Amino acid sequence: MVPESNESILRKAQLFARLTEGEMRTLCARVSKKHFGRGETLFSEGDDCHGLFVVASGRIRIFKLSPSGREQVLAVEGPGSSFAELPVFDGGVYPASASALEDAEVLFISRKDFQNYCREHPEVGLKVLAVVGSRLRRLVGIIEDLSFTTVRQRLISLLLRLAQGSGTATKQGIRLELTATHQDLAAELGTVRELVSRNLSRLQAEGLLEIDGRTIIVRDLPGLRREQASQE
Amino acid sequence: MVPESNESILRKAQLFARLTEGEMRTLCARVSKKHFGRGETLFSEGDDCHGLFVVASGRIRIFKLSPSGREQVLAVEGPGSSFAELPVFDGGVYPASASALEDAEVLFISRKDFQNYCREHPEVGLKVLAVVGSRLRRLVGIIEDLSFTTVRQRLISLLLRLAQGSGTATKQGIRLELTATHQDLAAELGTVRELVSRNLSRLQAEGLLEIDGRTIIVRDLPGLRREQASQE
DNA sequence: AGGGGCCAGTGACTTTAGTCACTTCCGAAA
DNA sequence: TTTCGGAAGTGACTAAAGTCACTGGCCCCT
Repeated sequence: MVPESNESILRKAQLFARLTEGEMRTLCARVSKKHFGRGETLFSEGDDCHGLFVVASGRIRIFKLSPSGREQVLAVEGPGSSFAELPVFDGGVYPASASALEDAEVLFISRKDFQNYCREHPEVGLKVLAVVGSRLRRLVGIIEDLSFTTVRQRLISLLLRLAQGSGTATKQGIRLELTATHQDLAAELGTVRELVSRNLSRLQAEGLLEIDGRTIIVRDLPGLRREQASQE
Repeated sequence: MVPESNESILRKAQLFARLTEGEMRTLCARVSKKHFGRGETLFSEGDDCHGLFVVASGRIRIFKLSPSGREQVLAVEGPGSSFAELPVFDGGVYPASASALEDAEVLFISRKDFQNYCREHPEVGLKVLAVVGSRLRRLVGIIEDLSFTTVRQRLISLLLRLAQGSGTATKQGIRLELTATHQDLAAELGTVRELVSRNLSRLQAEGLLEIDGRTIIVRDLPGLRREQASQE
């Protein structure tokens, strides 16, 4: 793996893509790189907010943890995405926890540095608004799903998204390789492991999928689409 | 009802509280006041975003509507609150619908005017961030509730909030007057009318509440608090 | 006084979700 | 190769959520 410079990482981030050379240099000076192993926690809900993160490599999961140990994923951020922008501004604690889905490197900018930076560069502030805007839309989407749809429908949506993203077309259908455990999927869907397992089995029994370990072949894409559409 | 000047309304809004006289004047020049009757729709999910609203009087409900007609309330904004800030920046459509819970007056600022205004007055941009921040926290709270708690627990939380807000202490307990219908409460809780009705009855049967039409007396506050706390 | 509309209450179900307890599978480490 | 632990599959339940259909109350209107 070629080590990437902090600068080129920041360039890829929406937030900082448009800075001039000079601006970038002063920003880089204030950034530190941190490494987190798979499963490691970056911060927990309720922690004081120390600053903002930008993902360099790997994926970070933002989630809520219930007292009984259930998890609800709010977002999964990959390279170029920033997160925890908000507590930087409103001064509160982190509203959720973050952990590394896989080995990950992240850049960290302290709260104070970032605030100063925003004052000096108002366009960055507007960028933050745009980023936060899309985050807000995503949260509204999660609420919509939780409130209006069943686990089955959410699972189908997730599979369709995966098929779209990392699926490869074969003559039997779209083939996709799960990297996550059922536990992880359950956390994304806001349910428990068993229901993921059972619903997958059922989809297979109905001929919509074919499952072989962590490999899933989508046999009946239109069928799945149809069900997803009929969210009444 | 004494008609209030646009200026004094804007002064009460978090977003604009700190403007100078002159700034306020140029802003006021760009604001128009609109009236909406009870139940009237301000905008619907998917509409193009034309601008930002600030509530002058009355309450506005922001909600999602499911294909089958179920509603999920995302926020209720009262005097001084702004809403629909976000689409102004990211250029997208409204992610949810808004309607007046009661007769209401709102100030409207067109998207273009507000963007220009933000460019000229960067502090307003930062204020927007703070407002959006608290909105984000609220949404995360809704997700948490939907994902981890039962209708019963959510109802109890809602009652406790109401008791805190508009309740009056009597010797029998805290008395509160519902202004909303069960339908409305259901929309806030993300469920259906019948479950609100049944859960209220059950709470009464258990001696925690006493219900007489739209008047509710909280008989056992500690009891309710205990249940709310035990969200496992 | 007699409708008509909206709201609330409720019985009887069906469907989904979630829980518990176990078994089985599989891969990495000893 | 054995063994050990995490992951997955499943049967059998319980509990919660949601649906349907109907009743009765209340208020407003004419």
